[in-house]
Amino acid sequence: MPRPSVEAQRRAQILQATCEVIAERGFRAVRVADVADRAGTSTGTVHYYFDTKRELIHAAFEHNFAESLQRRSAILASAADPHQRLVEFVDSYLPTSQTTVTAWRVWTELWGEALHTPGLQELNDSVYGEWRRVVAGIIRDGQARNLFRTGDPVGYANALIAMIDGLAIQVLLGSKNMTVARMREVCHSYVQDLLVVPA
Amino acid sequence: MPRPSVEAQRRAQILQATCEVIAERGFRAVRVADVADRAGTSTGTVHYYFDTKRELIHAAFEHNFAESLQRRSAILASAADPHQRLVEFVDSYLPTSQTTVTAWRVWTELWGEALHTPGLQELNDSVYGEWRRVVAGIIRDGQARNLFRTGDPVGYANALIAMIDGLAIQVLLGSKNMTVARMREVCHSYVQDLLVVPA
Amino acid sequence: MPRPSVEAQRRAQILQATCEVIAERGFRAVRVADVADRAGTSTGTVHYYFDTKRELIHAAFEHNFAESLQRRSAILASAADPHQRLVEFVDSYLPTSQTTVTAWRVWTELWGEALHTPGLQELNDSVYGEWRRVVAGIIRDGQARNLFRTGDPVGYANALIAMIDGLAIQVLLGSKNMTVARMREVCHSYVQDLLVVPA
Amino acid sequence: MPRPSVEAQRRAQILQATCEVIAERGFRAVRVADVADRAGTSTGTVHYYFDTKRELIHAAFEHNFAESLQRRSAILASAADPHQRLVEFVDSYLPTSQTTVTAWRVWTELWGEALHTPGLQELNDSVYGEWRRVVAGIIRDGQARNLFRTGDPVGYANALIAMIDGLAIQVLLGSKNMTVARMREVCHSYVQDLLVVPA
DNA sequence: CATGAATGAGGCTTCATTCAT
DNA sequence: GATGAATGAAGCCTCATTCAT
Repeated sequence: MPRPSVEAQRRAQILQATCEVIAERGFRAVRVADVADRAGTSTGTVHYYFDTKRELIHAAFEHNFAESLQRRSAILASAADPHQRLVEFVDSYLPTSQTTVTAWRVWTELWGEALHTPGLQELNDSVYGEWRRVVAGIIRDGQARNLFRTGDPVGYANALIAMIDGLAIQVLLGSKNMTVARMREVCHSYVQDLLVVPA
Repeated sequence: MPRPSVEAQRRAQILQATCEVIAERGFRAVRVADVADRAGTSTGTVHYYFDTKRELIHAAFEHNFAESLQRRSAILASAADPHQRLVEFVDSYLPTSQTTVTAWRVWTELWGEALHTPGLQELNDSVYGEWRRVVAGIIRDGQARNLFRTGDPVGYANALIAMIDGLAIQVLLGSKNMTVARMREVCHSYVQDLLVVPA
Repeated sequence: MPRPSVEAQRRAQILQATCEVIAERGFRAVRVADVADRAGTSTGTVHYYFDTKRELIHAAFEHNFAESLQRRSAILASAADPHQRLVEFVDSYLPTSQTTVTAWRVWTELWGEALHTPGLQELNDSVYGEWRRVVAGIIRDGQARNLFRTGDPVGYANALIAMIDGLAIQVLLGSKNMTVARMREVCHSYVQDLLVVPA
Repeated sequence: MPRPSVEAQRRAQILQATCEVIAERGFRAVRVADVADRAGTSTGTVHYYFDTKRELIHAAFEHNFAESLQRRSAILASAADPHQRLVEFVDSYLPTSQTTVTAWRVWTELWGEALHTPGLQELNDSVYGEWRRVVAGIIRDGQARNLFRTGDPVGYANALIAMIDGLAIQVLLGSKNMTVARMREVCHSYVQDLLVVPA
């Protein structure tokens, strides 16, 4: 008797394991056997769910994004004022918790791989399109309420998102000069400067 | 009679080839044989100069940075006004020429690898320290001349550099929404906002 | 369903092949590929059972000893008189059959390797301890029955065993002056001299 | 101006280095580069004197034997009584000094290699022929003086030499049960038993 | 005579993938 | 559905040998 739920669970379990192994060992060092070990199963089973390693990795990247988005759903659906929401959005990307760090690491690994994999480039583009829409939406909302100064909301969004990515990289690499605290300061300053009357 | 210059040349030749191959095939797909082919020698020769592949890659990353810095030496030594120099600095990082694109690709590959290699983290940190110093210096200079508004110059530098990194990633990944032109706009806007009286 | 017996069989099969190849090609010339060919499998399979070549070789040496000991089990368990058993023991080491020659060759290769491998030294020591015990036991038995003359049984055992090794080397090397027949004579003479009343 | 003595010196120097490296690293681990390092020269120079590695190794084995024989010349030419000379001969083979240990190690490595190299088998055979002649001569001399009991002198020589080889192997392998002291005892006992009237 | 940079064939080892159970 | 033994292609690295200087 086929039990679809079992399959779905197994799939998620394997993808989660894959993300963890990518974050720990690094993309290039991931072996199917590692994933199997981490997921508590066998290489045979991994290949039962994913034909090739490439497919597995790709699915893991998508999984990483989906989980990431879901963790922000509360913020995105919030009714708080735009400034507050923007700050919360930024803070949710600070690599503080283990979960966030893992997600960032996976994402960083993706960039290197995506340079040579059109499929991953599309994934990246759609994800960033999503984020850009969300952030630009919040800014536009703030401008409508006369909270934020004028200027291209999409340009501001691009700047903020890029800044977060660039800073996160340095934090992830354990830079002695770029800590989570400094990352927060830099981002908050940028958001602050968007206000019509800085607090 | 040993000719030291030959050795140094050969080394540089191999490192250049390594950077090119990393940029083309991606870090994880680099084979020593590829490097040898590109450099016009044999795998034996590559290993004559670099004991292991890891050592080769690490040296290539350092080479990539050294070359990158040298290409900016003119800007850094320039006597132009701070605003002008900051714009030139930003523009020099736009992934337009083949050389710049290659350097960016190598750098992007480094991030993924550095997550798991302390030696590369140190390299990254020292390089970003250098850039931070340079940019903060320019900003401080502009503030002294009353061109730039007040505020922590290091914070501004961190924001600008991170923004460049984050935007470059998206451009390199061939994002349909983030082109070189948009990247330039976003960066220039940020620099513009630093001016006391925006042009 | 895993079949443990299959694994054990495969292991023994590979070890047997390894001993044969060592005896034929010599220790230093053994290639994992040779072993695989001889065992009728692939190099991948050899490495599935033995992580490294060193481990494989070591296990082969142990295998060689275990098999060797088992071939003497009848003699060791025999109830014949001590003189008879000692002669049989000596004769069992004459490099006459293919099996014995192979075992001797493997053992000779081990000596060279063991000079630089503590693990093999321990193996050698435990094996010779075993032989010394057995031979000394037979001699002590003979002395108790007044067949053999007095004197340190362990000393006699050491002399006899060393003599067998030294002679076997010369025979194995195809010496024109040391044939199996002469080896037998020399050993039998020594045993003869142990008798209270030489026959 | 060619200086033959320089060449001869260099040759000896390289051969000595080769023996030392064989004794230290083991035959299979010897690299031409190691020999060059030890001899304080370059691989190019080693190959200037020896066309191939095989030739180098073979010459080193011969060198090892020649040196070994020369160290015994005093004993062989001695006018002492046969018993005394036999004991001295045995003692000269006890692996006590560094020089003797090195020579034994090289010799042990030779056995393994000679199994598969006819040229080395011939070398071994001629060397053992020499030793057999010497020892048998001493024994025959002792018998003529009524010191040693009757019996085939060549047989006794073979037994003694083989015993020395077999015991030396165990000592070299660092056996806990076979020390230099025990080796001496065993050999001396055998020689003692050759006397007509044991002391 | 001597050097050591360069070569490239060859061997060990890894690991994604398959398939019989 | 799941397993893991088996495979073999592929890659890193070693090292004897050559040759221009």
